[in-house]
Order: sequence, then C-alpha cells, then structure tokens
Amino acid sequence: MSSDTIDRIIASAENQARSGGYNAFSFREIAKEIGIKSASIHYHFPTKENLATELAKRYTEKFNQYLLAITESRGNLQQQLSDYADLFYFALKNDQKMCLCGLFAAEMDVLPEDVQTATRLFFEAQITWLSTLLSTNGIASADTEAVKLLANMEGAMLIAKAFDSEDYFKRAMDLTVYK
Amino acid sequence: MSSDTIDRIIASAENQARSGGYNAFSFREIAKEIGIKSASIHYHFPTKENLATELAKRYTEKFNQYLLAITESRGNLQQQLSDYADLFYFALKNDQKMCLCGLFAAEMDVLPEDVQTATRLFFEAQITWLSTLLSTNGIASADTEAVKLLANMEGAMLIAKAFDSEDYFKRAMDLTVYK
DNA sequence: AGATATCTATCTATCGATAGGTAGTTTTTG
DNA sequence: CAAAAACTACCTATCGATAGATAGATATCT
Repeated sequence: MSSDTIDRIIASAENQARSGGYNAFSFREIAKEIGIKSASIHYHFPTKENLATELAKRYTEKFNQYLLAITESRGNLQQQLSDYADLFYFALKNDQKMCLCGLFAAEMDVLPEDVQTATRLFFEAQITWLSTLLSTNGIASADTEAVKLLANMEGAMLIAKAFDSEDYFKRAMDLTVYK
Repeated sequence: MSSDTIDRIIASAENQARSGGYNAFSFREIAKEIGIKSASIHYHFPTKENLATELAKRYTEKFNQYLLAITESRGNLQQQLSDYADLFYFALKNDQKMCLCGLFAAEMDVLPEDVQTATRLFFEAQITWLSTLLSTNGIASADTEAVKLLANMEGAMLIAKAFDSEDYFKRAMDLTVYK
C-alpha cells in the first residue's frame, strides 16, 4: 500500500533533518506540519532512531536510483561526472539544504547506532559507484579518486550552506582533474 | 584575568559542539563535566546563543593564529598548503572530531543569527588567507581556488567522520593541483 | 564593604515515549 | 453468509527527562 501518511512523515522529517541534523527534527514538529498527532507517528515509526534510519535508507535509495540512471545514460566520463555533481547541486539549489547524510556524517558521534550504519552505507554506495565509473574509464587509483570526488561534493555543499549561496557550490566543485 | 572557569566552559562546550553541533551541547552537560552548576554558566554566558558565538569566535581566532604562523614560516606554496592541511588533519586526529565551524555551517539554518555570523567569519578568514597565499604565488583565480581548497578540507573531514577513520582525510585531500 | 562568582530553587517549554481508547476495515471462523 | 475477532490508523492524556533561563541567597576575595 505504501501509506501516504508515512511518505508525508518522511518528507517532513527529511526537511527538518536536512536543516539542522538529528536533533533538529521532532515527532511533535512533524506532527504539526502534516496535521496529525505525534503519537500517531510512533505508530509508524516506534522510535526516533527507527525514523531517522528509515530516512537515511530512503535518501540513499533515491540517490542510488539517480546513480543507476546516470550509468544507463552511457555518457562519457566527463558527462557522467557532471551529471553526478548536478545531483548534489540540485539537492542544494532546489531545497536550499545540506545533504542529509552529509549532515549526519558530521554529527556521527551523537547518532544512534542504526543511523550511523545507514549513513555509512550512503557513503559506501557513492564511493562504489564513483570508483566503478573511474576504473572502467581507465583512471588509476580509482578508489582514492572516488573518495576525493565525494569529499569535494560534500565540502562544496557545506561551503555553500556557510554562505547561503548555491553559487559557492559551483565555485568549490572541481571536476577538471580528468579532462 | 581571563577566568579559568570561562576557559573550561569553552573547552567543554567546544568538545560537545564538535561532536554533534549546536543542539548537542547543553548548559547542564557542560556544568556536570566541569563540576559547577548550570546557573553559574549563565553568569558568564547569558544565553546559549552568546556562548556558541563566543565558541565560534575563539575557534576562529585560534585558527587565525595558526594561519599567521604558517605565513611567517615563509615556506614555499607547497609547504604552506601542506601545513594548512595539517591544521585540519590534526584537529581531526587529535580530537577525533569535526571542525566546529564546519559542523555549524552544515546546520546553518537552525543557528541563532549571531552564531551564523560568527561561523561565516571563520570561512571568510580561511578564504582570505588561502587566496592571499595563492595569489602571491602567482596562482590564477586565487579566490576560486581558495574556495576549492577550503571545501576540500571540510569535505575530507566530513568523510573521515563518516567512516570514523582519519585515514580517509588523507585520501580525500588533494593538494596536487599546484605541484 | 563591595565586587565577583557560584549556589539553590524553580519556571516554562519541549523532548521521546507509552498507555489506553476508538472508528473503520479486513480477516477468520462457526 | 454473518458474527466474531483482529488489524489499521489514528486519537487523548500523560509520563519522566531535559532544555534554556531567571531570581535571589550565599560564599569568596580584594
């Protein structure tokens, strides 16, 4: 069935979490936003850890789908990397918000264990995809280069948030290495 | 005088804030940690906004002193950039924690105004220093390159936190551009 | 004595979480 | 087929814990 309520809970929670991290979203605030009671959210997500974990999982899944689409587009390396960067750029530009898992990573130490794990899985998926792309295009040290690119994306988003201007993302981004 | 208590409040607050951001440190927790009562902290820092702002200011000041020291070392570009990266690397390795202002930047939207301003000043100081270093060494587009380098540092820290391993910082870091 | 620093005690607001209830739908069973 | 049971998706009400903040008393130090 994939209840509409659950989707709205997730959407609201993601919105809040991407603004200020794990401690910046609450059952009450979500409830108020979508017009139900906070107790009802506990019906769908027993604990906050549970909700945040689901949040990270769905976020990762959504990203993975985009990654798959880029792969299937069969563009050249430069094109695929550009499309990849756009994923982060538009996540920033459209929502004016940080990457959910980027924020979670920054506050890793205070996250419940399941959320930590889900967050790490996001980063692993990114690195795996990038590494595969690079190595199939004959780039040496593909794995390390993948880590660099991912750091570049997250760092660029963070700087853009610091100055509240998505232009900084474009400035901070660097895809010239493989030209 | 520069009260010892104030320093201990700041140290404890920084420790907590660098673990989980603005909402991850509290007057009560700081008080417990340094052995006083939370009301006593309000005597030194009237509000949480005030404390967090002071936190960011001192953090920036400390960083600026290091930057000055690097400048005065009069090493070549490559050496100074390496020393610069070490600032972030050791902040990560020694404390096992994220950059305070990096974390604040990520959650910019939920920060009180003064904290936002203080956070932005950290980034501006970094970019100014980097840009000066690059342009005096004949690098073109020094300002944009400075933004890239800063994003690289913050991104590398974030990735390292994601995997709870400082090795990822070294992997994510890229100073090869100006070789 | 007066300034500085810290205390006790308390307030209001909010947090995640739980207990128990209910209307409506679906499934099971005699 | 219809009654009984169970389930879904919410609700109200409340819990203990914690948040930042304040007033006023007390201690310490010059």
